Amino acid sequence: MARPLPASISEKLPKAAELFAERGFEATRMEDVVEITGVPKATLYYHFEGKEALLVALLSDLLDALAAAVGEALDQRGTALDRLTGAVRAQLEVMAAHPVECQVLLAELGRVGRMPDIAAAVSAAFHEPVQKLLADGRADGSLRKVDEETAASAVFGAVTMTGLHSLVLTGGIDVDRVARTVVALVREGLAVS
Amino acid sequence: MARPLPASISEKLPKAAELFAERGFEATRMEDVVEITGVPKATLYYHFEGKEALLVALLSDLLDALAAAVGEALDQRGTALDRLTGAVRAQLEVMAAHPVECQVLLAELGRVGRMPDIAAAVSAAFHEPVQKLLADGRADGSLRKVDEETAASAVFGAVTMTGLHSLVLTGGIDVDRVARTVVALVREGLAVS
Amino acid sequence: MARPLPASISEKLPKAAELFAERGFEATRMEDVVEITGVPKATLYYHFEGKEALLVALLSDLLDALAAAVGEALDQRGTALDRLTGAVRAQLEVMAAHPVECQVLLAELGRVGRMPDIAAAVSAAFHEPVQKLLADGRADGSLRKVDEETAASAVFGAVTMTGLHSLVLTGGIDVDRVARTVVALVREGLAVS
Amino acid sequence: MARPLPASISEKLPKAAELFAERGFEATRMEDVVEITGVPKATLYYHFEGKEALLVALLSDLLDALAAAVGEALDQRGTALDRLTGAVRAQLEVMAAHPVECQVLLAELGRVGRMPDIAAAVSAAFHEPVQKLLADGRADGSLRKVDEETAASAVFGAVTMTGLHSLVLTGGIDVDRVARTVVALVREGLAVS
DNA sequence: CATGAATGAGCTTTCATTCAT
DNA sequence: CATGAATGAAAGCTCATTCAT
Repeated sequence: MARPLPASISEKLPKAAELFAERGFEATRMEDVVEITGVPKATLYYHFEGKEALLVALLSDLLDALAAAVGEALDQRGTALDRLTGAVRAQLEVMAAHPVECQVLLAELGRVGRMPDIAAAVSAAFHEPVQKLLADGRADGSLRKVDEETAASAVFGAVTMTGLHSLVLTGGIDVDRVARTVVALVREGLAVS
Repeated sequence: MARPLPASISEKLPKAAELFAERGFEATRMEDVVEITGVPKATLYYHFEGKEALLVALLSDLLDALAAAVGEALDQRGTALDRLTGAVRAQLEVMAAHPVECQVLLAELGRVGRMPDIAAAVSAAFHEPVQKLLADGRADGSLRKVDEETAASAVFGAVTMTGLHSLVLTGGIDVDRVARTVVALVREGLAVS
Repeated sequence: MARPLPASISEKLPKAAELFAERGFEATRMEDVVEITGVPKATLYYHFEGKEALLVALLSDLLDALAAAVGEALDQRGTALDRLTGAVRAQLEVMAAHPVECQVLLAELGRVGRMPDIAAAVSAAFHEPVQKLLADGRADGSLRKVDEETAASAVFGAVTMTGLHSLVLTGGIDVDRVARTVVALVREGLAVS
Repeated sequence: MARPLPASISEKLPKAAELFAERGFEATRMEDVVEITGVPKATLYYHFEGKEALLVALLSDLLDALAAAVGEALDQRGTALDRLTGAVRAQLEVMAAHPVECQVLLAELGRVGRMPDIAAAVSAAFHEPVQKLLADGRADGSLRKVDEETAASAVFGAVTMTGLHSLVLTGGIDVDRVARTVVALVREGLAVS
């Protein structure tokens, strides 16, 4: 953990992520990771506490990126509504940039929920900022008054499920296309007028 | 396969679902299922092809209920918008009625995606009807023109994630409370005016 | 055991023998026997004490036939040498008539050796008569003086291995062809003059 | 596979062979092998692909020894008849030196027949050389003209069954005693003059 | 530091057998 | 008598993890 991870290893983690995405985390054996990365098993154990630490490293990278992207969107000027739009796009962009890691995160939702650090990081990277944004929006008059916690989850779900759907079906995310629909939904809903 | 599942066993499946929800499907040992249900291991294997068949049975029940509830919502009179609202509520009601199974479904998203029958059932129970509804709404003028596939995923994500969130934090779902927010989002969005 | 075996079942035993021959006795599951014979599992257990009793029934039939054929050969007139020749042919004829059961007997030699009744029956059907014949032959001057026990085993081995070889390679036994070689070996050996 | 087998393990294989000989290969549990050898189960599986690989290793050793001994007998000078005699003795000597492995080979004849590599090795170690010898003998005038394939099987059967018989009854092989009878049979047959 | 070799601790699954009808 | 349903009792195999070098 506190041990610095050599680039020769960290750069091969995405290979492992592919395995996790394809067959699932549990169904991926350490041996498979050894095979795909070329890093000897005992070396992996020298650098990671166990198999789950691999997942943590993987997801941490993703969540760092997400936190950064969402954070940047929030730092923009504009109404809360505009910044919310930005946050939604930001999440989609991160998903597009880290498709495999995202798939793993969502595919292993149950396990993620049982990993306090990761669960907290997800919350800190998206839910909390968005909740804050919803509060801000109420203040600046750009957003309706809603149950912020529930609404943040709804936005999170809308973004992630559309992203995942696109990922699974097309293998990637056309951010503009997906964002158009999700942003429209989040801003104006589906009802006419 | 074609063997009818005795009620004495099927009625104990929810107990197994609890285990899957608590510790994850992979982390639940057949032995644990034996312990909690009281059904001998060999008897379980007499009725189910393997451990995953337990999951299939569990989720099939859930998805049957979901398909029925959504189907009923769709059969109502009213605009597509109203029926969409009904479908959203229906899904939340099913989640409230089958909290454990729902948690399992979402916690094991990856595995579900690798189970063609279940994946198809999810699609048939929710995505497809909602997509059809979105098309109907465009026709009857009650819904905006959107990319139906993406929008259906967004709605699905919004509902399931809020439901899951509520389930995990409060242990249950207050359908009215959650529906209010989700329906509002889906209908009018979050932007003011 | 003492229960009379219905013809409807006994006539299907050879089907089971085929399975034993193809995949081995241990590798054949009761379920497989059920499948190939069409006799329900519990019915098999009603008529046989267990799986091994099936094998006993099978091999008993074979050994009865062998004892009868060898016995008949021994009852003929002629020198011990001629009768030995007849016994060799008799064994080959029984092998040709019961190819599958013979394969099973030889394939499961180890198990047969651990089944006292069957081992005794093999001895009684072939070894003992042949030993007696060898003694007779010494008396009537048609056979050399040899260690009868060893020689009887040698003859048994020569006959069974050639029969088995033929069975495995050609699927059957051309008794005349095989007998010619084996009888020649047993009578005059391989050395010239 | 390509992993070299440590002497600490290979030297304990004969212990396992004893088990296989006593109770049969199928009836011997991996756990039994662990108990008698003291090698942990997972270590066995680290070195052997499965239970059957143990048998292969065991029999391969035996067949290597047999091939070497028979090969040496064939390399001797002398008529084909003399060399055939030598080959018969060689096989008996190998059986005497590896009594347990031999018993296993013959007890598991069926399984051996279903193991292509081992079946081929048996053929290469004994049948093929002997067949060649029979052809040579016809050329050098020391052996009769016979169906070589059948005769080779007959010789193999005569030797192995006498050896096995001796092994089972006396627990060992008195090579001289047994060879005397078998060689006499193979050379001059049993008929008087 | 890095790693090949070794292993503890289980797990799913199988199957011969039994019993209630 | 015959049998569909149920089960006790393993067994083979796997895999994350450790350790000696």
